[in-house]
Amino acid sequence: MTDAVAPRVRFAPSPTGYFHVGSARAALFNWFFVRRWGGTLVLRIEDTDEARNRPEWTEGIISALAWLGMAPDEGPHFQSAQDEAHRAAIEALWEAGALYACACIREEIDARVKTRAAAGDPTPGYDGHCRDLGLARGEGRALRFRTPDEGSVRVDDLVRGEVDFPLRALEDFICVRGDGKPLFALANAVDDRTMTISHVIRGEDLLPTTPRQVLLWGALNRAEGRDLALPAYAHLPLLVNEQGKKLSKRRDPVAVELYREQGYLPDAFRNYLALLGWSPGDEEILPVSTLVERFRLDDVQKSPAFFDVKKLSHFNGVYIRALSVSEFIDATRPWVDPAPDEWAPGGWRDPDTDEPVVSPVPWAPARYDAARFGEVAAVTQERVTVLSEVPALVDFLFQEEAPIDETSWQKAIAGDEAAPAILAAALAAYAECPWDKDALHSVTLEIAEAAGRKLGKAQAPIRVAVMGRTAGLPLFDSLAVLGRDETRRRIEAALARLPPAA
RNA sequence: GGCCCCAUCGUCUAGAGGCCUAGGACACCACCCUCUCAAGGUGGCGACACGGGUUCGAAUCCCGUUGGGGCUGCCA
Repeated sequence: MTDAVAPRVRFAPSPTGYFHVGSARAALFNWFFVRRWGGTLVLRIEDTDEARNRPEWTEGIISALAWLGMAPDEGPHFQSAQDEAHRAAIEALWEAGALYACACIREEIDARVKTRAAAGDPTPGYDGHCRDLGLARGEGRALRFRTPDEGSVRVDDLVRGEVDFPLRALEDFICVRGDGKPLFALANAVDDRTMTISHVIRGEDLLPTTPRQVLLWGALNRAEGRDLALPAYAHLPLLVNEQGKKLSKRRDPVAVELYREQGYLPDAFRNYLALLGWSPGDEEILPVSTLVERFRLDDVQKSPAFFDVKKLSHFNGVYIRALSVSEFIDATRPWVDPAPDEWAPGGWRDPDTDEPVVSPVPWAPARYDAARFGEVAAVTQERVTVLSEVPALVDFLFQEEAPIDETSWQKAIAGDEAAPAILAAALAAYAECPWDKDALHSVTLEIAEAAGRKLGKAQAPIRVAVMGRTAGLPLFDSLAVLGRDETRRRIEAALARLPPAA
């Protein structure tokens, strides 16, 4: 911690793809840190790589942060808008002799590395070929940083402690591209300077680049005749997949948007993310205020963490059940009754199959009845782990016919010789009995006893005939809401579908 | 290959020398509850990578080995 000065931290993603859960975790720890100690979270969009940036990715970052309740205090600032500062820094560095122009191309460098290796010199990377050639700057010539050959750079990391990087293994890295555009190492350092960033909290994958930034920072101080304090660094453990490899956009489900579509609650998602590489202590599911209160960078884990969707889902179920029924109804609306002018699932497609990840609402919008949904909301709420599971549980209420699942039909009706008799008995009994949950329960219990089986077994054919599946909402609550006429009509339809008794 | 990081149940972690016959959570298994499915309850399975030190005493400190990972781009 910088003494008595409120920290300024930045979250600095590059808009080159969907918002990654690893980025979300980095953002969260930055957010925790400033909420805990007071300070400012700056959002900086690192968009210097024009070829890979797209405006919609920036939109995605901003909306995902807002969804997770961790909107920045400042920004977004765009790195591309810092052009002037970058140019000034390049000039200063050039004047100070910290940079030199390099005319080498990749193939030449690789060839020299190969030759060197064959001669028994394992030093990798650029060999300093142009370092003392005194080449002029010019189109196509990159600018390299003159790294010292001796000694080492020490990074004092808030989570990892002191890490030493020997300079002899650090090549003269490129700061400025042949077209004059600054590269990550430079732009990042310059922006941290102009934005007076006090703490850099980011993924461990950036740890190896830190010595370059430390070197650059010192060179900039000398070139500009200033003495800006280096930010404190904190490198967070990586998020990995089942194989222990860094989460990749290509093969792992890493897009935060994907989780939102499936109906993970932002609070649950955020709570789960907090536990990846950090622990609040005895309990895991805690209000965000408690998480903030307990958060300490020193307690952050050093080893990588596996992103476990099963545990996330468990958390989500707990959060869903903790909602009041009306909160649950509100939260579920985009999945059952999407409004055209509001966020709704369905925009996300599987990159491999191009299929929507969340199926469209299975009923005609006009058939949806909010009041009816309200009546089954409480029993639905207890049964889902993600909100996108809701439609399949309540579809029988809003479909014209019972949405019969074939496997269920085979198992509970076609494959059960007592099914026709039970259905017939139910059809008769349901014509007369009072239409409420308790009456339906006792009437059906009588049918079961007459058939000589337990209620659990006897209700199955009725459930499938009316609701379509062997598993689902409690039968009698469901029938009560569906209504006598529709229930009986569906039982009749099921009976009619059965082949005539032999 | 070079540089760097990491190492407690399958997974996320608690543990900052004695409180540890290592605690919790997820997952898994069994039982209970029960109109299905869930939820819930109870119980169970299950780990300090290995080898050396240091110490009266080590999961905790040091060294080594092994294993895993990251970086090594005119991407970030």
